[in-house]
Amino acid sequence: MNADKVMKKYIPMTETAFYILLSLTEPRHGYGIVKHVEEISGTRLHLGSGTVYGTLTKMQKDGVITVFADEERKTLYEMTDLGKQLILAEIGRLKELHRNAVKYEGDFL
Amino acid sequence: MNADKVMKKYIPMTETAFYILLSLTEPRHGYGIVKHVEEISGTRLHLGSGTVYGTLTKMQKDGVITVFADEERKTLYEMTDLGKQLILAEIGRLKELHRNAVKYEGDFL
DNA sequence: TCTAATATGTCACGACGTGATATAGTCATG
DNA sequence: CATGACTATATCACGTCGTGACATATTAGA
Repeated sequence: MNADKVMKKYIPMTETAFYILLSLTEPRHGYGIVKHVEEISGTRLHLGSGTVYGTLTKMQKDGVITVFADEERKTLYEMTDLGKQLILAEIGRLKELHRNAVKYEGDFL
Repeated sequence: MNADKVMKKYIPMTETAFYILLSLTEPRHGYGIVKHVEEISGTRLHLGSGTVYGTLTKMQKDGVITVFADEERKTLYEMTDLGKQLILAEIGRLKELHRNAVKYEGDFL
């Protein structure tokens, strides 16, 4: 899948997909991602198995991530260059949301 | 609908729902929201009519917004106290995402 | 008069996250 | 050695959501 199509398909992405990608700063496997997301979200988020493995399979097909190593009972994934491009674009969108959130926050207090 | 259920149902919310709520710092009607969202998103976002009117109807049913005035060809909405509570909670979630985005951003450059 | 903008509404479609269910290996405790 | 907790992956049906197309009507300007 080409870069433009990937961007259109994945942006905006859900917080689930975002945290999965954000976990791949280093190679990780599905279950490791679940634990890592729990950690960086302050236990607020727990990803269901369907969510994690479904998303990983989809992202691999689209060239966002790739298999880093296939150990006997673990499949380690890492990000592709396209994946890095994608998450940087998503971070840009989040910054816009954050900017507007802070700007209008006072109106709701 | 009680506060707990509303929070569970609406958080996390999509950027579309977020910008619709954020537009109701003052009473607005559907079409006015579309224009306002285009403005604060730097024309990045354009909401389809199905999205806006569908979301407004749903939010009204759940007590997140209420009809402020029903002019002949415009229906103006405003936020309820529950709606304000909701968007403040969502802003809190966005701040967490933003914090993590900035924290890990460097790893993808 | 014709076109663009304003304004609302409905519907089918595809995509997504979720939780249940299933399977299986590992490891410590009693 | 058995039992339960944790690690690890996979699939499936379900409900929800945003979207864009289509429809309709009013108003303002060229």
